[in-house]
Amino acid sequence: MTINPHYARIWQTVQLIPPGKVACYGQIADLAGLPGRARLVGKALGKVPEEGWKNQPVPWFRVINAAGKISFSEASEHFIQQKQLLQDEQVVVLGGRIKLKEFQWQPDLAELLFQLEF
DNA sequence: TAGCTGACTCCAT
DNA sequence: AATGGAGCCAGCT
Repeated sequence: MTINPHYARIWQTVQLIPPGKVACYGQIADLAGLPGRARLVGKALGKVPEEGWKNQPVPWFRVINAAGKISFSEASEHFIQQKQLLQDEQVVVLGGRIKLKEFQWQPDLAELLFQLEF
């Protein structure tokens, strides 16, 4: 199966989210140059290679929805895992919710563009 | 090719 | 804050 070039672009963008911060699907889509494709980001994260991408891990767990919540149902294993990984890096998760005002990644655009060139 | 589906968003209530 | 509905778009069958 061929890798959708959009997926690679999305993974690469997600790798720029610093530890302790989160971004939402739509935000990643925008930064990756794919405005309006938040759902594609979800698809791409579901296909992150086990071994990471370009020898770097893809921190899929730092991506949540625009409501500031984890997008899995609270009962699921995925939810438990994502919550745990976030809390491991000091992100406060209460009832699946994260305070975007406090934890949302706000990248410097110039720096971001520079990094994505490579 | 046509539908279906969803790790989404926005807006009204 | 929670819920429901419409809009959205591309991957997948």
